[in-house]
Amino acid sequence: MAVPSVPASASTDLEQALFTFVDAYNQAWDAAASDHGLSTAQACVLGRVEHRRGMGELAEELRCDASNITQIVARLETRDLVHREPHPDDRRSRQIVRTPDGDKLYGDFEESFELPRTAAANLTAAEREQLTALLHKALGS
Amino acid sequence: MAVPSVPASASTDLEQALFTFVDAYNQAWDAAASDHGLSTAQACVLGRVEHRRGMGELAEELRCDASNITQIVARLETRDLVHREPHPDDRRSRQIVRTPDGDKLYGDFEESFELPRTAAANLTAAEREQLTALLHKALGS
DNA sequence: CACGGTTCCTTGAGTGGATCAAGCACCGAT
DNA sequence: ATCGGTGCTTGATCCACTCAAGGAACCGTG
Repeated sequence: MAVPSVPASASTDLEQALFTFVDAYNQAWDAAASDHGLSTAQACVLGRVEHRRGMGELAEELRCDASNITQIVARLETRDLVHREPHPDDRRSRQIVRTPDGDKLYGDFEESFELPRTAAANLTAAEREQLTALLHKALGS
Repeated sequence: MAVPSVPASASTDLEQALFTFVDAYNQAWDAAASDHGLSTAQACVLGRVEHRRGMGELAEELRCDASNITQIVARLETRDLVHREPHPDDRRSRQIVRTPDGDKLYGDFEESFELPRTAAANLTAAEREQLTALLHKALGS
């Protein structure tokens, strides 16, 4: 599942289209992750530690409890995808970095997550700009 | 978390915008669900049983194992949001329907899932049509 | 310096979601 | 009547997520 979804009875064409797109995006992400032996959450974390990051920082970005991050990072660490090192200035804090294995795996993962690139390729340059603008406007941003 | 996500380093403006939108959508869905005491998956199933449905049908739609549906429906049933009844013609099969409580709760949930309506309201009629068309084209559909 | 409040992370317990392997009841066709 | 396939359930196992509690380190104050 791993996919939010709107009842088949979704009202307007736009709402249907939004749902369909979001569903496709989520599904593509999950598929790419599991093709590389990652859970959704693991791929998510792995993607965010390209540069050295603090755990708390991650928890905030991903809107979840710090203990959740601890756990996910621990699993990534047992597979040597990620490395936890002490913060130089603050010994409470620990920093996460991808290992070379992690870099490689994440690179492969990203490559197989084709949906955004395919979507872009299906549009002309003008349409891409238009879509970008409409999405921002839709969110009120 | 419950949110797929692209590294902060997402490449093009369009990819960023797509990600941001999907993230907002997912987040809004989860928030609406948890405001009503539902998990993402529960809201998802509850939304799909407005009319009597078979379990297998649901499993297929939601792309997950049948045993997963069994489990989720069981939890919904203990809260009297859903009711499992025998299929009239095939005694292996069971059909799920929302109870009145389930209807009410799902109605409230949907009402509080404002993102799609807000998004539509932020656009003119012409823009809504344009966005719908662009999303379809992006997915190649 | 010592204290006390705060921050950062971890641990442990508990709930749900997801998948897989087995199994039972039933259907349908031979 | 039997036998393969279907539809659902159970049990086991793993992971994500949350909450409560706690230890270690930081930082300001007196």
